Amino acid sequence: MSDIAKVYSPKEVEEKWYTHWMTGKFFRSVPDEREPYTIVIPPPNVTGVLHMGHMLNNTIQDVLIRRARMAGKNACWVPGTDHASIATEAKVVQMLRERGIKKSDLSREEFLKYAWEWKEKYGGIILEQLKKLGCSCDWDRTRFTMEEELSEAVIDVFIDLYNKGHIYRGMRMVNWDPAGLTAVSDEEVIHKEVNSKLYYVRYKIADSDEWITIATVRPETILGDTAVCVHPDDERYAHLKGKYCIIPVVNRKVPIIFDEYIDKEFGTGALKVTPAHDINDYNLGVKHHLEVIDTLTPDGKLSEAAGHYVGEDRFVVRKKIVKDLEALGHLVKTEDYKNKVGYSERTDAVIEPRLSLQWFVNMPGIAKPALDAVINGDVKLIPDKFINTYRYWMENVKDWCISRQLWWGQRIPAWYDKDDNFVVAKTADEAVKKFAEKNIQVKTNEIKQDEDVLDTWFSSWLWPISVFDGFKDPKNKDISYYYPTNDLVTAPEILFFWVARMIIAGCEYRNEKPFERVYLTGIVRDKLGRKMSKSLGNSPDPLELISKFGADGVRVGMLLCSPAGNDLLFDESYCEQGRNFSNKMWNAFRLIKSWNIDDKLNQPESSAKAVEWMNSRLNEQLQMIDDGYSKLRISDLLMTSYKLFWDDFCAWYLEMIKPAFQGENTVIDKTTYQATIEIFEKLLKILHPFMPFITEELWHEIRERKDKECIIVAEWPKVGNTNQQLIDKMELAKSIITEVRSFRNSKGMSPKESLTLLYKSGHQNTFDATIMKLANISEISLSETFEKSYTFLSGTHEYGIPFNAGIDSEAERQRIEKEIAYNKGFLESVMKKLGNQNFVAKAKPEVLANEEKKKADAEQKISALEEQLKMLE
RNA sequence: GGGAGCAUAGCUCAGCUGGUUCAGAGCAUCUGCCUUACAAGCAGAGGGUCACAGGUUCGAAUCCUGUUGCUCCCA
Repeated sequence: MSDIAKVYSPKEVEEKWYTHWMTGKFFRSVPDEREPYTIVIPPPNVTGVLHMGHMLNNTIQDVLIRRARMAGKNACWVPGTDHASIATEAKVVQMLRERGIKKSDLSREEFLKYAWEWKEKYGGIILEQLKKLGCSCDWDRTRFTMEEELSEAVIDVFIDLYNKGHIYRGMRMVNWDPAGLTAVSDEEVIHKEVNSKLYYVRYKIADSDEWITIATVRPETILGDTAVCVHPDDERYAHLKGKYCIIPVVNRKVPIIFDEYIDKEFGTGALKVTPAHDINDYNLGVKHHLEVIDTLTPDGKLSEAAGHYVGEDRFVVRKKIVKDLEALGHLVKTEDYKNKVGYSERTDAVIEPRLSLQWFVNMPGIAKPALDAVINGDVKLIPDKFINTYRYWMENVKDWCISRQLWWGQRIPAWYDKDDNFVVAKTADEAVKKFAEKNIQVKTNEIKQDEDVLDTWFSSWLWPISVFDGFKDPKNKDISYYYPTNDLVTAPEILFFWVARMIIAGCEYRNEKPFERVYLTGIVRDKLGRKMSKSLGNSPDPLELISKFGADGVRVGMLLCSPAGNDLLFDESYCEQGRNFSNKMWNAFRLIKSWNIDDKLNQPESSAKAVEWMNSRLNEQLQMIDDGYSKLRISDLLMTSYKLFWDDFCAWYLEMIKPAFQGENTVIDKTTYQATIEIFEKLLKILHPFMPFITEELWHEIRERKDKECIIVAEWPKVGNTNQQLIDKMELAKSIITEVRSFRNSKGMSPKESLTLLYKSGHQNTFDATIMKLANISEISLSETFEKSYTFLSGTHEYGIPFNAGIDSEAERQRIEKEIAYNKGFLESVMKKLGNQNFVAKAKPEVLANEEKKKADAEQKISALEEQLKMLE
């Protein structure tokens, strides 16, 4: 035994087996006659590095894929990354800056060359990290949303939706990211509550000595005001009908308008109207034909149109203008105020509502089938509490702004002539033809393509179809075989960003859902419940965790604390528990490996019983585990597997069959040894999806195998027969063993000191050998009375341990009396039920019978205990 | 402001259509053990008015109503 290390060290094992699986093409899937089981990875951002969310998410996917592969399915897990327009552009700009190059000095083509260079160099990091975690993706299928085929799909879909009338171009108020210099969709805006100030500013009424006071949190937009609005029923302002007021600083004369949109209670009941910089003001502007003055530049500075503070940042101007207003006598007062401000999901810049010309998808026009798919259960959301959220969003879905003022992404296939007429076409040549159809004669060099690219999610929503080339070739072998996929594992945060849109795309382009089930994981938080984030620095480095606890340990750790749909409060101690479990497995193996088979030995009856019991127990638990998979109760079934191995197999079974130690010469009979190996192998299989590395290692250590005979492709165990009676008998035996051990413990006796066990009647002797071995009992015998004994009940049966060293009879009396009192109390509650005519009349027969049994048991126990009490006298 | 969810042991959670001795698991804690597989371990033990207040019922952690606290989503 000395040649096997006492402690399991995962590092070499993990590298060895991952390489072996890769070279042996064990992750590879090609269509065949088997049933497919398919997962497409939620493509991580190409600029990303592995964080705890990925760890959780991908561990779950790998567990499902590995289990399916073993269960005989053709398991296919498609990996890849998305091109993340904004994030990648930021990275590339940074890289250029380090080389002393400005983006503005580059042409689009030059910039894209650098972008690809960056992607080739750094873009694959996260996928390499997934390998460290043990992910069994079919790497030959790795896709990237910007690669040629996938880009073509995006362009084709754009053109198709445009032709169907689902895509349009329009001037709208959009969410402008002044840091990213692009529009973003509603879903990419995060609203946060912030402490602001509410400024009360008075405007002079034109041709009068009167003032009107408005309240605003954004005084810097005053320069763009083109009206002041009050409620038509507001008596305070009724006399101002038809009047004008003067905007301070700029001294612009603007009308006072009346609209029921106004909340009389808010502020002063008078609202400054800035149509260029607020969506509600914009709507008012449209209704009342107000002038629109855009006082901001794309990067959030004051524009020429503002006339003042030109070129200064909006937040700097906010402070300055307040001072200036005060100096001019316009500032009435300032109040503290809490409001919600939108931030860019990508750059964290404060979003600026901005009027601009963008491309949109008319979502209500195409969302209906996708809503139905979830409502009627064709696509299942797990946990199902998300159905409501999904329904609400889909029923109120808004148009999707898909154009981005960036270069890294699929360029919008729209072409413009010099008069801003446009057509949508794949190439310039086709565009020319389309223009011709509109009776506009142009040459290819007279038109230019839209400068903008499409939202990254406009690529990702096609992912389950495009990874199988389902657009290019809708009837190809792969898409026909793998689509619809089975499970999607993702975070609830992107239910709308991504999941809902994928279902829409699936319904639109395949007339079929993209996946059967969506498993929504929780958000990984720290111990204090805070979301893990870079800025808080509260996220452990996943790779460090892996090197500390082993990939298997970390996987177990992640899953131990991850109930479906609930957030998980991560703590390293869970990984420690996972590592400890690996070590437990390792040592169980060491024990088995230390035995020598002796062909001449007969199997002891006790070992035969132990094997039968363990197999029963295994089958019983395996059934629960299979059930757990069907319901995606991952955390639960991990715990079931964990206890099956640690408690049943190690703590009980191995102790039951363990031969007496004889150094190098410890021997065991062949029958028991082989049975044990088989059980061990089954347990390894059950644990493989969670702990792929150590199980593969032990699988090969425990028995000689050929290169291809790996546990990763071993057959998932089938549920066999369970001998329930035997399990029940073992439970009784266990309780006796525990009682004896506890007795020894309380008396401070050494486990080495053997004892005699007496019983009166009804004792089950099936596991006597086990009781003798594990409780160190030298003799189990029938006895009429228990004199000078410690007594206890197992079930309703009485046992005694002769104990000559002097029983503390007073303590014993108290213990037994306490037990009698408990049982009497219990009996009383049962009798109360049985005495209740309502209960007897209304309760179900089996419930009634049960109460009768409880009564009989309690009575029997009480009489046994009372007899024991007498023995003490 | 609108909607959803959660509240069970020190921590993280399980408890399906009310009814077994139903109040559970893992971790942590405490006590005793270096018992030749494993101290990353073994044996044993303690620990909860199931958030609070009502109600329905023969019977409620479980169903209903309200209160409080927390979380998330949407505007």
